[in-house]
Amino acid sequence: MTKKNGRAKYYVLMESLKQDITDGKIKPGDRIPSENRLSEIFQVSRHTVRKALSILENEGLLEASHGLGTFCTDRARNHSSSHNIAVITTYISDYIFPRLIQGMDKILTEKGYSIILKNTGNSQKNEARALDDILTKNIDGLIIEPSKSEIFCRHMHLYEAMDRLRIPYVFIQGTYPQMKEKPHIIMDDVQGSYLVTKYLIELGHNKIIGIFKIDDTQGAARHKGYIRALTEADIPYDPDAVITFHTEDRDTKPSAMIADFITRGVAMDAIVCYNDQVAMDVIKILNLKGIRVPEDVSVTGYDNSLIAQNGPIRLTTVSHPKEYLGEMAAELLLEKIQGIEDADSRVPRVVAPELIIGESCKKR
Amino acid sequence: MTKKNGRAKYYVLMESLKQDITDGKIKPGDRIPSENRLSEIFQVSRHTVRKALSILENEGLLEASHGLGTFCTDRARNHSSSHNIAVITTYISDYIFPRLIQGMDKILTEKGYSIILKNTGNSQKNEARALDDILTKNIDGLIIEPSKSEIFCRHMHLYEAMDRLRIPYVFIQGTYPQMKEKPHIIMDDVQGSYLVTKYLIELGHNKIIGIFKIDDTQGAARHKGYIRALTEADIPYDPDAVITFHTEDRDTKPSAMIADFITRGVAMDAIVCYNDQVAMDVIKILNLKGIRVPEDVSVTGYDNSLIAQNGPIRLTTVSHPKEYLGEMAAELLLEKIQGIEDADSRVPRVVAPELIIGESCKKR
DNA sequence: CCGTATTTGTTCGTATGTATT
DNA sequence: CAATACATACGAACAAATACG
Repeated sequence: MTKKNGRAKYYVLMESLKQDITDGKIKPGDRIPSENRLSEIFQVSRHTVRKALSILENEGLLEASHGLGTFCTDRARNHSSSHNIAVITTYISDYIFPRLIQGMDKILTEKGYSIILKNTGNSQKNEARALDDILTKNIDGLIIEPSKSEIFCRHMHLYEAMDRLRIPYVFIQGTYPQMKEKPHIIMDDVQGSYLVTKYLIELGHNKIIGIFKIDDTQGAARHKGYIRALTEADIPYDPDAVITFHTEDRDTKPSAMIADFITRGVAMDAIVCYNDQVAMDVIKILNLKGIRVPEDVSVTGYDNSLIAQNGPIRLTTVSHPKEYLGEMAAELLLEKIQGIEDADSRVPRVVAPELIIGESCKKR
Repeated sequence: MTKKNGRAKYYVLMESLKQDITDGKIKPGDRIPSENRLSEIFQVSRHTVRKALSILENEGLLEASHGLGTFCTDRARNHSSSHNIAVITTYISDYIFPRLIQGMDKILTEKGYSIILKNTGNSQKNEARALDDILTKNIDGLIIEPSKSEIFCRHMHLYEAMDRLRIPYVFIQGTYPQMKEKPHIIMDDVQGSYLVTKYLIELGHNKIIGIFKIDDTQGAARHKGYIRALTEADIPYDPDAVITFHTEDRDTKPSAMIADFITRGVAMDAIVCYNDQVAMDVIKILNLKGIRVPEDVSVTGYDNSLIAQNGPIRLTTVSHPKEYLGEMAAELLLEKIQGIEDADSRVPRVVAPELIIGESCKKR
């Protein structure tokens, strides 16, 4: 359409307007003279003016509004925005992720964005694969829950590629050791774990077993909160009283170790668990061994999941903001897309946890 | 530039040409009739023809050569696969959807596809919005769980647009009344409901209340299965013993109606519920009124959800294939993308349900 | 190479419709 | 309601590129 014929009247007019825009004589948001006015100024027909304007409109430099006039666009921003946001989580169907995604979806849909969903099964290899794939697509931003976030990230080059392409990204639930300064939304897991542990101490417990995941940020933080509460209460921290596990043995090791503790006669009057799922597994094995919860041993969970509320025993647990966390991550990413600096950000980065008291703990 | 005004002559002409291109009537490389010829055929001025052509030229579907004519570009057919699949569900975080999506994701990721996720909150208006949005994106296919599938679909034009663009789609969980012949993956809900109802009859119950959702395919099918089992056992079907509800009152009406039945002294020895969620609500209100489950009344659920297995009472319910259903939908869609005809399809379309016996029913 | 027919490209004039202020 | 601005539409003319006899 845009032919070389530089002598054409519409072409001259088009070039003249384009020059004014690039020179800044016409600034984004400015209204340009009306079609009739331009046809007077340039001594051409209105049709010729329209032809020139239609080219600039197609190039995205101008925008005509019926009844209002023709305006210079703000194309410096949102240049060819795809309105796609990638979301990479560790799991899809695990108990808190659906609601996390729902929170993001709520905000993003409102603003006209679509979500491209990926999950890694908490494997860094799959995360790298997902990032690789996403880099070939046209996306405006990324929300990512890192896989095994406490392990050194072995695909930094992919994040660097994102930086080079100016694609903003926001971490949720945790960040890699190398990337602690990157924008992220987390809950205060140290505080949450501190709260449950302190609660157990106040109930009179002092032989408190801890079970923590060690390959993600949350596990490390929850471990830290547990230690803080013990230390504060002058209960010596005993590493042998703590069971640690990885993603791979999460379904077997906690139960097996507790069973082992019981046969070895390790003293325990309470167990602080990494999350509700582990807590339920622990309660199951305790019951199997003839130990009652909460009469013989108190058990706490974390995340306030569906299981915590609707299971056979209502768990004492820690609130997880779920939707809210997702919403905040989406809001923060939108800020980044709009180019708002961290200094001017209005999105909170850390959510405070809350103790939720159920029926799985009892005074000693 | 491309305005919505569908009545404009240039717009009609433009759409007509576009359709001929997507339908293959005009193939890449073909010369389309000259401007003068088109203005004769469509009885519009040459100026109007040029306006229509300029849009298609801008979209890259046509290319005009001075003195030669206007040609259909290669790029028109060359629908470079985006490897994006849109998935539209009614909900994201409800109990079965995460696993449905997980099933799809498993198959699609394997084949190098990404999922663009949308949810409608079971509103047709939101579904139309989602489809509208998706049509602007470059997708290879769509898996959709229709919103209020038993209600007449008010946005057929969007599905027709999908057909025109040759984007294959597969329904899951249900289909609209007008689209029963379109490819869809469902479970045999008539059979499932028949199984639970028959089970209750075999336990000696004959005053069996039914609670069904009436705005989706599943609800209608489950209602049908309930009636079939009663009829087969020569128990007269009593419409007054059936409670129906819509999406909007799903959290209130079932409980309220059961409470009303109790105060009115309606005879009941068993309740067949639309799904596990309703069953749990019903059990809650029964307990509140001092009626024990299963001692006084038997209650059945449907879907075999987390709640059914981990709740205070293990529900007697009907299996829901969840992941498997999602996997089949993905497989079927991939077949469609590869252009495999229904006759040669290897993907089963209907999944058989299975009765899962819990502790919420008792012999009379 | 010329001439002619065909086709797209440029330009003007004019009229009417519709959205916004 | 009137004025303004963009949107649609028709008709007409000439220019420039191309194909072909």
